[in-house]
Amino acid sequence: MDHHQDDTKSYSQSEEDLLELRRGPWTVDEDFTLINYIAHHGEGRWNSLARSAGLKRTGKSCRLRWLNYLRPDVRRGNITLEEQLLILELHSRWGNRWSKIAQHLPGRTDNEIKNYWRTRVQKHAKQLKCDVNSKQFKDTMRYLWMPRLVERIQAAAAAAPNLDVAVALPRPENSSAAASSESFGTPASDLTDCYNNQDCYAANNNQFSYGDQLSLSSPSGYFNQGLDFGGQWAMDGGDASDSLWSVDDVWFLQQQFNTNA
DNA sequence: AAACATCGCAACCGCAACCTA
DNA sequence: ATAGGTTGCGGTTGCGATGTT
Repeated sequence: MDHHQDDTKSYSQSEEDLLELRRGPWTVDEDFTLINYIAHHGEGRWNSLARSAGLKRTGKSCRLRWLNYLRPDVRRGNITLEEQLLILELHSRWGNRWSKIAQHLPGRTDNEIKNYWRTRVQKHAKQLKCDVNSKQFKDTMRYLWMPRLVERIQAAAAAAPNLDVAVALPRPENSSAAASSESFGTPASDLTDCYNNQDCYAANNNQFSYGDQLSLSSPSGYFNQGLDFGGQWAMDGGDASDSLWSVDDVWFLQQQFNTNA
């Protein structure tokens, strides 16, 4: 991390008012100014950058705009099935460590992942009338939602065998390559390196299956018979999460509840 | 058509960790 | 050692878009 403070200064609220610092949505002109300045001078030293570039914004605002929106390698839009699976897996492991999770989804920002979790996952918890942190909901995610995602990814791969469909799964935490972009879009021939995580999944020749723990206990095989996904789970990357839920989830939750009661 | 409700996301805020003079 | 500043993180909010009544 390159910290500099030779030309930095923070502003009090009154100073901000005096300088008429802008807040709220960025304009096209502001975006252009920021992109142009960073192209010539690089990023970092955000407070001085904001002033040097002539932007009436806080350094913090500039940094956020750049990292979450303007950066050329930022990926925006539909979260793919593979990304959803990865988010669920990593969140089950690390909780709300959005930045850490984002490191494993190249181009995705912590903000986007956080928003995905809040708008999609928590919404489903609400619909199922259970707490997102409850054991029941976590079990439902692990034994229903995630297996379904895997199956849908498999199906998508089978439907479009010419496309390389790779599920990027996390390596053990101490892996030095954990955050590298190589874990996405990896050619099928080079997949095995992504699947050596014993507590997670196993894969051979582009086939996915849960590890022992999950494959032995997952009830998804029962549920998935006759499930209708409405043909909307190809590679369109649409709101794939919504169709993962059905009356079976309620049934599963009830079983969980009865078991734990 | 209009009023109201809900959703999704960009941006903000407070705080803690970190850096350096 | 520490004070003053920056950066990064997670939680929260505001608002336009969209859906519903």
